[in-house]
Amino acid sequence: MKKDKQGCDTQTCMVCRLCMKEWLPAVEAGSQHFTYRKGQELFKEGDAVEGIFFIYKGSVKVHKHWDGEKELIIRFAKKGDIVGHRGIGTEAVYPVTATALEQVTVCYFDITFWEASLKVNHQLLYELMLFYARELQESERKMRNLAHMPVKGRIAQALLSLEKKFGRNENGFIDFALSRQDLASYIGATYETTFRMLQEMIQEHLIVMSGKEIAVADETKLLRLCELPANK
Amino acid sequence: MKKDKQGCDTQTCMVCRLCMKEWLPAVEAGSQHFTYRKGQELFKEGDAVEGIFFIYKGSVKVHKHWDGEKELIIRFAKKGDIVGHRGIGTEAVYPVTATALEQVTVCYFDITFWEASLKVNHQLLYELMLFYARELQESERKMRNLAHMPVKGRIAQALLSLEKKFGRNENGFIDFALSRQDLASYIGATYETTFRMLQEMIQEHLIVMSGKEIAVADETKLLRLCELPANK
DNA sequence: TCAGGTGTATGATCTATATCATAAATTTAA
DNA sequence: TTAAATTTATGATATAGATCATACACCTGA
Repeated sequence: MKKDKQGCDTQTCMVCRLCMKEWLPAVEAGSQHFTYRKGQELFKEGDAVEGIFFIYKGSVKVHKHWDGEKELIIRFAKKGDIVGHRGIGTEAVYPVTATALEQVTVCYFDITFWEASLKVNHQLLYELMLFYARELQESERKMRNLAHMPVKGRIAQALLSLEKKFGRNENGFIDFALSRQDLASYIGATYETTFRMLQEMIQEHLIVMSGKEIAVADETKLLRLCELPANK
Repeated sequence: MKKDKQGCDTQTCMVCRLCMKEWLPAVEAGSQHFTYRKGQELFKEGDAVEGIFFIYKGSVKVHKHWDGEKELIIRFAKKGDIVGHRGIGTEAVYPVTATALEQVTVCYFDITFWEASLKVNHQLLYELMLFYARELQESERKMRNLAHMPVKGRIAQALLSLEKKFGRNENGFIDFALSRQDLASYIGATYETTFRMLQEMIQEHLIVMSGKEIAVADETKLLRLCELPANK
């Protein structure tokens, strides 16, 4: 992690967008900027919560672990997204790890400053509450999928939501490069199973792959997979 | 559902506990009381969100469905708990169903009144935000468990957290009667598998069962199951 | 007091997915 | 520019847990 002295554009992250204009100088004073190399951790499951991060550039994965090696990716965060908010509340430690997937720049707020902001800025607090509510819905939907939807359906679901979040690049591929292993961890399956399912989905013309890149080829059929078990 | 004219004690639920005293008359005016028989739904996945519920008496299950029959119980709520807050935020429909597990009395707030309260009452909003944050942590922990923890571990986890939430009755059993089917839906497994695992756990003296009632017999070993795969 | 639903109990399969093993290809670091 | 490490690729095998089938116990209301 490298400390970065240059300030932010006070436009990208939620704090800047939502707080009253009068609060902006305080935000600038209370924030720090850091950069991380690919693979570096912004914080780790179990670390004491010291602050909250806003992604300013690049993308990170937020993940949990069990029994050493087994990983589950909770979420991918990109420019403008909050990371580290899961640490707020009951416990004083992060329940997740955040790892840079590429070169990442963040805007960081000390937890004390952050909580003070929430006390002062009602609008910010309200937006944050809504954000948590949406995250909760999303999390519970994923939980149900994990429990009942077969792997192929979960992949379909994941690809559709990744496309929605990251958009497409000029060639129509999802504008987000993730490894097969990360996709597997994201849907809660092993690399091998995920790989085989992707192959099947190519055969069935549901998706197109070119190297690391993936494109949705038949949205309707993918959506159907999200609603019904694979067979019929 | 039956409308109930008697007021609440303005003590049980979060709104009453947290709002300023000056706001209490408004709360009383804005709330309604309903009762439900066992099995009745307070609201259903897909229903338009019209209000928020606080359990005043009895317990409910909050559950999601997939492909018709397959159920996943997200959470059990008891006296004092909020239900229906998942509807707030992005979409105008409840993402879950809430069903009474026994005779239930609720304190109900119209969504308009609720949102007005949040705008006015900063402390309430702050507590609600913290509540969402805790729920999110819990949900993501359960999600990881669903992805990586074997059924037996998930049962261990579930029993420990149910014991924590509902306490023990005079005989040492978890003070909450739930059917095996509901336990199965709660941990995201089938009834049969859950049943067999419970039998094994009795053999291993991890738990004790008497009819519907379940008691934790060896907390240490149960905790171990939550940390490591079943074998070693 | 009977009947039909709901929950409990248990055995016999089946199968989706994990695990193990191995190798080529690609990326990263040195 | 080579070596090490990671990622991709694919087959063989194992297994946890689902599915199917059947029966009995026990509420609950008619």
